[in-house]
This record gives sequence, C-alpha cells and structure tokens, in this order.
Amino acid sequence: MVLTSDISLDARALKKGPWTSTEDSILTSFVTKHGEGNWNSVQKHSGLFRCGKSCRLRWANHLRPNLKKGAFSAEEERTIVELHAKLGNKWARMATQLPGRTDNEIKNYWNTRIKRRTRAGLPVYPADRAKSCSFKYYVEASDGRSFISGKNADCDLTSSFSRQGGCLDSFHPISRRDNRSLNNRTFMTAVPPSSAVNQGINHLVFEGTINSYHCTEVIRNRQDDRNAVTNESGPFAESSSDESNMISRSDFIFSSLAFDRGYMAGALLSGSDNDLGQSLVLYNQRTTHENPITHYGPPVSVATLKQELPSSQSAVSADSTGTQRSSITNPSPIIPSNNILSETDSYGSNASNYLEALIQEAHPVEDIEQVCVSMDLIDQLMVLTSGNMPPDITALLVSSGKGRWGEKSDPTTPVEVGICSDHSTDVSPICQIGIWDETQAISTHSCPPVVPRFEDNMKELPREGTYPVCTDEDFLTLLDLANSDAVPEWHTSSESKSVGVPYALLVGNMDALPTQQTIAELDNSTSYRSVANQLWEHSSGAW
DNA sequence: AACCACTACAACCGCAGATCT
DNA sequence: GAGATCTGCGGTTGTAGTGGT
Repeated sequence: MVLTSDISLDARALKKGPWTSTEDSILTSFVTKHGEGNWNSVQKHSGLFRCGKSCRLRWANHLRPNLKKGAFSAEEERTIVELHAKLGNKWARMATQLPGRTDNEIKNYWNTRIKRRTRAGLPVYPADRAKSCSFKYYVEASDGRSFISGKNADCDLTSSFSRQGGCLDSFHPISRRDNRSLNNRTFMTAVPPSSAVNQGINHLVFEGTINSYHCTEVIRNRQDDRNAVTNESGPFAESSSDESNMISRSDFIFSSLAFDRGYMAGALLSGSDNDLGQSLVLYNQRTTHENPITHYGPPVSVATLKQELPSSQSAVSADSTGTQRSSITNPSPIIPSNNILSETDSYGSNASNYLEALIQEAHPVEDIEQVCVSMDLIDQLMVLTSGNMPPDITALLVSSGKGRWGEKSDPTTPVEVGICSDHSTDVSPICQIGIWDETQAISTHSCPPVVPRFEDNMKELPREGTYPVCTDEDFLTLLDLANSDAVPEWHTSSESKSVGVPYALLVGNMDALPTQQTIAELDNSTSYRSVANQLWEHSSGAW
C-alpha cells in the first residue's frame, strides 16, 4: 500500500527505453570519475533518471572501454559454438572467454542463430562438431548391447551415437576443477537395450557435466532413475538447450574401460557416492579433485549387483529351465552355462581360483611370464563375474602380462583401472592398470602398469615382491622426487595432469591418498607419471 | 509505396546469491 | 540472525533496420 505510491512515483521518475547520447555522456563521466559499482548511487547522484540496474547494463554493454563492436568474426563464432557446447547458456562465462564481447551480445547472437538453424532444420551444433571424434572402439555385441568408446583428440563432443533404444549426443566432459573440457579424456558409455539392462554395466564412464542435447536413455539403472527404465526414458530424455539439462552428477562412476567383442572386460557397476561401500568404485573425479576419497570397496557380489538393479532388472535371470544364470551371453563353451557363483557368493576367491585354473589350463605354468591371457579368458571371466572383475583377479592378469609391456603391439590403451586389450591382435596384450589420463590420446600411452595394492588382497597376489608396494614413507619419498623434477616426465603435456586416484593407485594404498593440497601442489609441479617413473626405476623394471 | 517477415540489437524483468545493516 | 539492498545473470520483450514481395 505504502509502496504503491512509491512505485508509481519511481515509475514516473525513472526513465525507460533507449538511452540518449546525453545520458550516455552523463553516465560515462560519472563512472569515469567514481568508478564502477554502487549503481544505485549513480542514479541518485548523477542526475540520471535511470535505475541502477539500467545504468549498469548500459555501461557494461555499451559504454565501458575496450568493447568490441560489430559482427562476430568467424573465429569468435567458432569459439561461441565451442563454449556453448561446453557451458550451455552461461553467457557471462562465455563472455569472459571473448574479450570485448558482452554476455548480451553472445546471447543475442546465439538465440538468433538457434532460431535460424532450427528454422532451417539444421542441428544446433554443426555436424563437424558433432562427429569429429575418432572413436577408438565401437562394438555392437551379439546380444544387442552397444558400446561407444570415444577418445577424442580434437573435439569436445562425442556424439553420433545412435542406436536402437537410445542415443548419446553431445557428450561434453568438463572438468569440475577448472571447467576445462576434458577434450582428450577417454570415455565410454554403454547403453544396453532394455533386454540387456540387467547387466549392470550401463553406466556413464565419467563423472562430470552432461549437456544433454538429444540425450536419451543414457543412464538407466541408477537408484533414482529406476522409474525411467520402464518408460524408456532416461534422465536426459528432454531435448532442450535449457540450462536445467546441464546435468552435473557425481554418481556416474565408471568401472573399467576395456572391452572386446562387445564385452566389458574389467567392469563394475557404478554406484552413487553413497554406494562407495558397496561398489568397487574405481574412479570418481569429483571426489578426486575436491575430496580425494576414492575407494576400492569390497568386491560387489552378484547379490549386491542384483540388489542394486531396478526391480525390472535383475542381475541374474531365470532361463527356461529355471536355472539362474547371468544374462550376459555366454561367450565360450568352456564356461558352464549356469553361473558358477551362487547369487550370494562374492566372486572373490572362487573366481580367482577359477581364473588361475583357466590360465594354467591354457598355458604351462612354469613360465608365467610367457602366459598370454586371451580374450577368451577375459570373456569367461566376465561371465564368471557378471562383469565385475575382482581386483585380485585384475592384479593376477596384470601379473600374467608381465614382460609384455612395450613388446610388439603396444598395449597403449589407457584405462582408468581395469583390463584392456589393444583390440589389434587375437591374443590380448593383457592388462593395464591404473593409468588414468585425461590428456593423453589412447594411442600415445605407454607406461608400465601401476598396480594397486588392494589391501587385503595384496598378500595373495602371485609373484609377491614384483609389485610396487609402497609404504607411506615410500610415498613421501616419491612425492619429493616428483616435486624435485629430477626425472623427466613421461609426457610433458601442457594440459593439466590428473592426479589423485592414479596417485593412490601408484602408491597402492588408498589410505595414502594425498590431501587435496598435495594434489594441487603436485598438479602444479609435475606429473604423477614422474612418480610412476621413479617407481619403475626403483623396482628396477621388475614389474 | 505499403506491407510483411526476418534479423540484430537494446533494454527490461525476475530471480538468486552476495553483501550490507 | 534476519531483513534490506546490491549485483549479476539469464530469459524475454521491444524496436529499428533491411530486404523481399
């Protein structure tokens, strides 16, 4: 009531509409004299009958020095497209990357561009931006599962993933740490059709931000997305440029990366942050960068897996005979058709023993260094473990691969943690563990495996002594060495380095995870690879 | 010349977070 | 600690200019 008259008074007093040159000059002289800020006082003391907001806007968009006028250059346009792909409608943030341009300009440009392209039936993002990733792998498994694995060398989009039941488009990993696009980061997602949803492997590979243009059915078996499974619509189903679709979630925790013949090798279902204790969480970038607590949880039992799946999806299903079995297509006649593991079994020791038996069956045991673990074995193991590779087995496989590093086909596929093959030979070059790199292309990786000490499992690893088991003192020593820059880094990419989990893997002791401060210091000074290098030298190449 | 569609741009509005009192 | 105020951001609207019919 009281305010009504005030408001109408203000409405009468304050001018709206286009600014005159006189007003501009008044505002300019006032700001030049008194500086920016305190815009309401501008209105009060400058004689302008404009509200503070209007003054700020006029100054910021038109009067402040160093503003660029005129049409956007081709380079600026390209930058805008890239930035929008990464940031969405964060005009102000985009403006900081375009000197002399205002958020309003960029917004106007984008909106008219959107209109134009939409009217023309063109995609928002140019096709060359949406498809230029060279996917290292694309596998359509016989059971209908599809995987896309992309590593991207020159663009920040991974898309053009379209398949029955879902597609992934415009996939933009962005570092939370500095909002930098993880352009060269390897990522993969698996989008199984409904018939295979119960594999427990349909998880995004990374934790980050997804700009979900046209994303559908990407994540389907997360706790809070279970309802979405039934209506064939994932959490990113809406197609919109709305900021609300900039989904940043921390619970897309990928497991291992490698797969062949359509099978995940290495595995693991993800879990939310709250599930750390249940899942074998291998990497969680958010926790790494902001709160470096990343766990190797206990192995996920089949029962746990089952529990974690939506009600419409079960890890094991009954076949026509009523036998409960993994719904992963059995890839090999070697493996009995029924699941060796009972539902309630943790696969741990059984699987380990079974794998050892398999290896011994395939190769003479006297020279384990010559053992080649074929993908058949990995296939079988995947069936055995329903896609969840226990860490001790992972380590065993690495052990089997000892000595193969750098030989013939270079096992350069980077993995976060897990097992991979290079997909180039019939016989897999075994496994790698623990090399996580968001800046290196797949094909340029070459470094010795870093074997985590899986706490209780460590003492059970074969060939004890060949693993780089680090004490905390070792860790500090290595850290000093790394920070001393005494050793050349394995790569000198100017991109920021990823530390944290790799470090922990390196150290082999999750308890020895460096503090965030340490990570930051390390990140500024050297690469964790130099530590790995030291580790390698310390072990005299023994691993 | 008049009208219309379209584009580019400027400015306003509402909201939310930060800061102040 | 709570309310007021300031500031910045993003969405929306208004308007001038341009080109085609």
